[in-house]
Amino acid sequence: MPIRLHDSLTRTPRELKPAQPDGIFRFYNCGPTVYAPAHIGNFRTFVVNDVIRRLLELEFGPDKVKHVRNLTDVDDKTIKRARDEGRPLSDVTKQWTDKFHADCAALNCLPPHVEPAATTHIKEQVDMIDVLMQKGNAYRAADGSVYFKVSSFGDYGALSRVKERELQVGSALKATAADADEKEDVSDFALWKAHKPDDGANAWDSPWGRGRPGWHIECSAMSKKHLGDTIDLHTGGVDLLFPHHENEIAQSQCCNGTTFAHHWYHSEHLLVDGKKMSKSLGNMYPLDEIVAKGFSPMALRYALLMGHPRKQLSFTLDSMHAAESALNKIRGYAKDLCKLRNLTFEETFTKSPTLPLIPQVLGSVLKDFLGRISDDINTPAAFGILFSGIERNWKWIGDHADDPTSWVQNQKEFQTSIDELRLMLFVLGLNLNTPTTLEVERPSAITALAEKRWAAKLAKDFAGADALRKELTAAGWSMLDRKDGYSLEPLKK
RNA sequence: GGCGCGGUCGCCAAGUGGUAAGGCCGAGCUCUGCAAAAGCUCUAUCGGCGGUUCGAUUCCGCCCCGCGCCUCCA
Repeated sequence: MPIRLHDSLTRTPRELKPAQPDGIFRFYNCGPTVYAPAHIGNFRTFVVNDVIRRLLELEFGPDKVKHVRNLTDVDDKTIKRARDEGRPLSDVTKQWTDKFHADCAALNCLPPHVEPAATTHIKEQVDMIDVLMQKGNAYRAADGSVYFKVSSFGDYGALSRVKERELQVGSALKATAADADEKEDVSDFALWKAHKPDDGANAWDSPWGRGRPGWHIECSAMSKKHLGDTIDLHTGGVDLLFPHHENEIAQSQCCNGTTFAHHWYHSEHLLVDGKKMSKSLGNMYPLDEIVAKGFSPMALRYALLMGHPRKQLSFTLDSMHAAESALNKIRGYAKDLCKLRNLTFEETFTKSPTLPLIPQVLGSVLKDFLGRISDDINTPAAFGILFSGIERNWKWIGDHADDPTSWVQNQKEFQTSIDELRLMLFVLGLNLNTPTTLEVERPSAITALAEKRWAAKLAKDFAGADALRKELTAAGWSMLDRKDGYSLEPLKK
């Protein structure tokens, strides 16, 4: 099913397809700056991009998609962090790169095929700057920094529709006045930053003296190296649209003399308490904080996909509760299907399906689902289809509970439902068979209380049992009875 | 000031020129020592005012409110 995706440049939905004759779809996604844990807003973008990646694999084949996502491991923030903590830059970036990888894995994001880092692509960046200098698109300032000359690129501003930055912003630009002193024009941006004392040991040699690359050039250089001069899709969060992506276009097209990206896609922000996350508001949640409140990473993934990726999404703890419950509903359905087919849930849903597995004959639910999600990644609409399908099938199952003969007759249909569900979950990247709660150490006192209550219950001392359950609740634990035993879990906050 | 997005049930959130998916929560029912879990059932006329139309939540205009970008930022 063709994938249509909104293109930020033409501001219209366009079909995705590989432009090169080799049929490889070239996909570049701006990655994180590794100086601190990524927050859930960052992960919204990465999760959405992961869904795009999965859809691309489904459409073109797993070996026909090349997904590159960079790591920004040298910039003001990473350097400051290293300086503040008195350790080498690479130490800091290694720590947070590892953390980022662990979080992505917990969120079931497929790793990109290439994950280039800025510091290991200095030469590529210098080479590009060199070409820009030769072509007259860049100039060296008195302090040794090199700037891109925005006025040399006539198409500048096509993406953001900002004809050159508005000069009347006043306050905002005054803040960077010190930097602007060296530039010929406030709109110009740094390609190479001359070494400053604050940079410490983090400097590389270049034809223009020691220094470090500017932020924008890294993506242009790494994209060129790993995907070539022209790529099929370039993505990132909306805040990168200007100036980052605008600058990338300017650098790459001036350097390479050809179209940089055929398609641009930007996902919107996650809002917490109605506002964008920021340090000053103190509403930047890393994954760990969500997990510490008792929620599963998979529920976070679900919550991040609850809204249309190109619309701001309000995030609250309520949405985590909703996500956890919704996920549970899907899980219950999956388990019922497995029972009907006499399969074990763990084996059937443990792994994401291996592509290609798309059934030749699509069921109507899967067809509708793929139709919605392939139409500009409409995840909320896709969830709607998914749940409507579940409800229909579940009702059928309920209506035929007393009719085992019908089960035997419908084995094929059950299997289709399982296959459909597995494929939908693959696209969404939802793995049902992950821990639903945090692995918390259970204090022995709590275990003792629970055992005591269970004994009281078996002895039909219901008053005593109820009192003991109240004690457990007060201690922050939830004890639920089943026929053959009980479950004991920490309450979610 | 420039550019852009949005206001749909208590919360989150799709969608359509002909009277509104889904999830969560809530209520009722079934089940059940209780509670829970689970399943079933039920719950909206789409920010305001005009206009176009046989008919608008969906198109146009104005207004009100909210958010984002323009500075490092997913």
